[in-house]
Formats: sequence, structure tokens, C-alpha cells
Amino acid sequence: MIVRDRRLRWPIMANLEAAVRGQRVSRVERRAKYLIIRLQGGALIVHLGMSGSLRLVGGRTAPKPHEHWDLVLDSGQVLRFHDPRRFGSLFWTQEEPGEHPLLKKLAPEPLSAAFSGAYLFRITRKRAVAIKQLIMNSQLVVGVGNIYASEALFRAGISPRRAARRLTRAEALKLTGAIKAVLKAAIKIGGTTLRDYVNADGLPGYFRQKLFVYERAGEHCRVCKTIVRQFTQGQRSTYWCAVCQH
DNA sequence: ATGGGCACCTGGCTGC
DNA sequence: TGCAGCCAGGTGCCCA
Repeated sequence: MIVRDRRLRWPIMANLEAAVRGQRVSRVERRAKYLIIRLQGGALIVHLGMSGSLRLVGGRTAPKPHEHWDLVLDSGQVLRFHDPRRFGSLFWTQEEPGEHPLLKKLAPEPLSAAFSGAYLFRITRKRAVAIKQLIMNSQLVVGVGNIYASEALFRAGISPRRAARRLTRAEALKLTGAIKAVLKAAIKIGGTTLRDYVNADGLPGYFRQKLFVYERAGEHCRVCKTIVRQFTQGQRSTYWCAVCQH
């Protein structure tokens, strides 16, 4: 492990290089938006934040700006982390990764059976918070970021401002279905590239072309031709169609 | 327990 | 051209 800049969202622990040295990678997993790289004696927990990326490069490739750390592999390659904004993070844990404070309280995965209409209906019952903010709460469901929150609500025909507790049972079912559908559809074509996102092979995601409302303020709704509107919720931009969503 | 607001950063774009 | 201002794919934490 080579760390060039420890200043990520949380400083990278001082002796992480020594802790990791010589260990074999046993398995790579994901929980919510955290990547878990299991080694023999523990695990690396990686988050890409908003601008982070990982690429496999040749071991002698000179690091460019914002390439903060390398996981040096015995294949001669290195797994290189790039993150201009430094909202990403890197932790080493010797306990079961799921027990780490950042992972311990995470809610069900959106594509799991546990994230059902019945579950969403139940957890929304006593909450006054707007439904868009609720589905972005990682203690209630993980993996729904700002793009897919707006998109799923559009697909479900539900206003992002609706108080969570005002959802009917049928709407809760419809919304869980919309979240699952939009995530599956986006994953299938490589995700959403807004500006510079590329995957590990350097290719962009093509879901941007399929967006109904996100970043389309002032444009015509693709269903009813009404002008798509934008406003702010919890310091994040929300996009919606006032005719298609209630 | 819930909800609102702030914080962490840099880069790119817009408009004067 | 230069520069100020604004915005951005996330999410933990503090406070009321």
C-alpha cells in the first residue's frame, strides 16, 4: 500500500500501509456504497464519495494529481484511487466489516427482498419528512442517491415533497418497485455519467439518456410535455413534473 | 426519535 | 481574460 495523501473525508490511519502489507486479497464485496476488500487479517473499506474512482494500472505508471493511494498487487499492477474532491474514504478494520461503525446501522439493500412495499409502508407511517429525503436516508434504505431518488419518484408518480406518512400502501409498493426498476435499468447500462464518470474500463454510463427529470429543469416532461421543475430539499436539487407526480 | 442544517473539498461552468 | 459566484454523483455528525 502506498498513500500519497492521507487527507480524505477522514484521515487515513497512520499505520495502514504496515497493517496491509503482505496480505492476500480473499474476496471483494459491496455494502451500500462501500466497497469491502477482504484481506487475510481484516478488510479495507473504501468509499468513492462524489468524485472518487478506482483503476487498475501498471505498477510503474507515474501518479497523476489527486491519485491519493495505491493498493500494490503482486501481479505488478496497482489498484489506484483517484478523488479530486477528497470526499472518499479508506479504512482498515480487523473486525467483521459489517460491525464497523459506518456499516453497522445501514438499512436493507434496495434490490433485496427485505426492501418491500410492506417495509416501506411501515417505516413511513410516523414520518413527516418529505418522501424524497426519506428514501435517501441510509438508515432506512441504502443506495438511493440524488439522481435515482428523483427518477424513482417520477416513475412512481409521487411528488418528492409528499410527507412520507401520507403515502398509501399502494404507493409504497409502487415506489419500492420504481426504485428497484430504476436502479436495475441504470446498472444494466453502466450507470449515469453527468460529467466525467467512467467505469473501470474508462467507459461512461449511458443512463443519462434515460433520465426523465434529473437535470432536465426547463425541458419538457418526456411523458406529458409539461416543463420539468427543480427545487431544493435538504441542500440537494430535486427535479419533478407537477402533472405526472402528486 | 426525528428532522434540519452544516461540514468536508476541488473543479467546471456562467456571467459580469 | 480574469474573477467571483454557484453548483455538483455523498453522507456523517451536531443540535434543537
